[in-house]
Formats: sequence, C-alpha cells, structure tokens
Amino acid sequence: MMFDSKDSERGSTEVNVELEELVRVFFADAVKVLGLPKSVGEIYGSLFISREPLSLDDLVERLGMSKGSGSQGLKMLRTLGAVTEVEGIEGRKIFYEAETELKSLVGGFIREEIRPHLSSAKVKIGKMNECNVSKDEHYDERVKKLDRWRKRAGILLPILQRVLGK
Amino acid sequence: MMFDSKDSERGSTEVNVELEELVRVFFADAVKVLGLPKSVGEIYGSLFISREPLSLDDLVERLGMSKGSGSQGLKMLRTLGAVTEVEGIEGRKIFYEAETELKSLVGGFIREEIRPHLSSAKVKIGKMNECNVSKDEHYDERVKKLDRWRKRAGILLPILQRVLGK
DNA sequence: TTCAACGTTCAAATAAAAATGAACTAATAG
DNA sequence: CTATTAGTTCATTTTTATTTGAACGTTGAA
Repeated sequence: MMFDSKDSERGSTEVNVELEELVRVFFADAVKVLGLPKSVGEIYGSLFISREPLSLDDLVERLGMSKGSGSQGLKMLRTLGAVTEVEGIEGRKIFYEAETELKSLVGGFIREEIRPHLSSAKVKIGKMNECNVSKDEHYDERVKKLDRWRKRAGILLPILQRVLGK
Repeated sequence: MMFDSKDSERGSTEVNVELEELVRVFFADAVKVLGLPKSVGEIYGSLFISREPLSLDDLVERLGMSKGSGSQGLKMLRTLGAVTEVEGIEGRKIFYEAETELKSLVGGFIREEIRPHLSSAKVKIGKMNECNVSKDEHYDERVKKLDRWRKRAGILLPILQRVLGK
C-alpha cells in the first residue's frame, strides 16, 4: 500500500551507513556542549545527513529509540527552529528536514536558550540591589559588575548574529 | 592559636547573608548553562561576593558541602583561570579570590572547553571525508558545510575575545 | 620522628536528567 | 461508526552526572 523508498532520481541513492553513523555521533556529542540531550543530537544528525526528509517513524526505526523520545526530541528541534516540516506524499505523516543555516540555528538557540536566561538574570540582579539597602560599597561594586556583564552579553548577541550574517 | 577573622578595616564588615545567598544561587544556576556542576557555581559565587579571600575550609563550611566536592570544584575553577590563589597569613593554607575580569573568564572557558571541542571536531570531520571515498555529492556537500561551520567558529572566537577587549 | 593540618583522589552512594512505554487524543480511511 | 495510523504526554525506569567520605600523600611544626 505504500512505497518504502523511491529509488528513481538520477544521483546515487546508496546509503553510506558508516558515514551517517559518524555524523550522528558527531551531533550527539556536539549538542551536549549546548546542554541538549543526546537523542536530540542524534535526530538532528540523522536529518542533517539524510538524502531525504524523514518522519518520526523513520527516525525511531533508524535510531532504535522510543517513539516518546523521538517525539520529544523533534519538539525541541522545532522550538529551536532547527528542523522544518515538509508535507509528505503519504497521508498526514509529517516529514522533517534539518535546517542547515548556521545563522538560523544560532538565532534559535539565542532566542530560546540565551535570551530567557538574560531576562531572568536582570530580575535577579534587581533583587540583589533591593537586598543591598545600606548601599554597602563592596556589595554594590560586585552587583554593578554583574549587571555590566549582563548588558555586555545583551549587546554582544546581535553582533554575533550580524557576524554570522548571510 | 589563630584569628578567625580580623575586623580591623575602616569599611563595613557586616555580612549581608541574604544578598550573598542570592549571588550564590545566581552563579549556581548560571554555570549550569555552561555545563559545569552546581557546586562550582556556588564556590565561584561565594568568592565573587566575599569581602576577603576564602580557604577551602571556609567554603566547605559556608556551603555545607564535602571537602571532596570543594577540592574538585576549586580545581576546576583554577583550570579555568576563574580563581586566583592568594598566599594567606596563616600557615600553608591557601586562600582564593574570584577572577572577575569577563575577558579572563571567557578566555579560560574558550581555552579549556571550546578549543578542545573544535580540535576534536576537525579530526572527526577528517574521518567523515575518509569515509566518503566515492565522493558522493550529497554527502560531500554536508560534510563541507560542517567544516565551514567549524572554521567560522575558529574565526569567531578571537573576534569575541577582542570585543571583550579591555 | 611523630603529629596534626591541609589538600587530593577515587570507589561508592546519591541526585538529576533522559528514555521508555502505556495510555491518551486526533484525524482519516474504510 | 469503527479501526487504524500518527503523534503526544507523562509516570516510571534507566542512565548519567555529581557528591560524598574514607583513605591517602605532603608539609611543616614540635
């Protein structure tokens, strides 16, 4: 009732299992640096190296992970804007592609992971000031330094995004 | 046989327990973003807000953590260049100060955490190329993209450090 | 030399994070 | 309407990371 994979394009359609494995492992390790779970890296890596978009079921099968993990991983990647939904031919199944523009990836990470932390930092620094009612010099100097760090980070992010330009 | 703390300077020596707590918690949360253990943030936060340098024993007492954790945390902070050793008056006990120059902190993090990852990425991308013997177009394009990301990161880091200037 | 203070290390315990899988909703095909 | 497929959610299990604490090396004082 359905074709498992159509082998009708002009280029090679062989799957280099070894290479795909290297890429999956690469991303699995890489995302750990960003504090994301390994499974998210494996999913992104699979999509990054795949010739064609993959469905949740494809990913779950290839990676030998539970459907729950796959669903949650894709959710995170969607939130980060690291994957794009592609309307598949077959029924209502959704296929995913990796977003591969570094600018978009970094942008999504900044928006979802960094900005919220900077916002909450602002609030917390405000509380510190409230707490230093006597305006003790030493404490005040340190809290001010913290706030300068925060501001610098806020200024740097748009610059970073600009440098990633394109 | 020893003085626990000398209260002889001209400024205030009151300890704002509430504020110090806020700062500790702030850093405990902050370092998690960088993938460092909470205890490391607590130690750094304690040193950051403290009026005077603290010894391992001081930290262990204030934070209610084991000596093992404290020792390991300080080791990590030393490696990152986030703390400075200060020769104490008392015996051979070592006192620590927080390094508070953002440039140094970021520099240490880049040197210890980011550079090593970029190096290993270079090796891994080399392996991917070896693996793509048939120079398949799709695979080659993706691996090249990965390598461009790596190079861009390598270029960006010195720029970042430069912008943090001062 | 012996003792005590200081700090480190690492195997084991604990805490935190991630993955699983069963129960669920929603949508469609028959 | 019912059965089937796709996908999500979340309590539980599993895995991974962190912390503990006892044993150990070192140094300096007595």
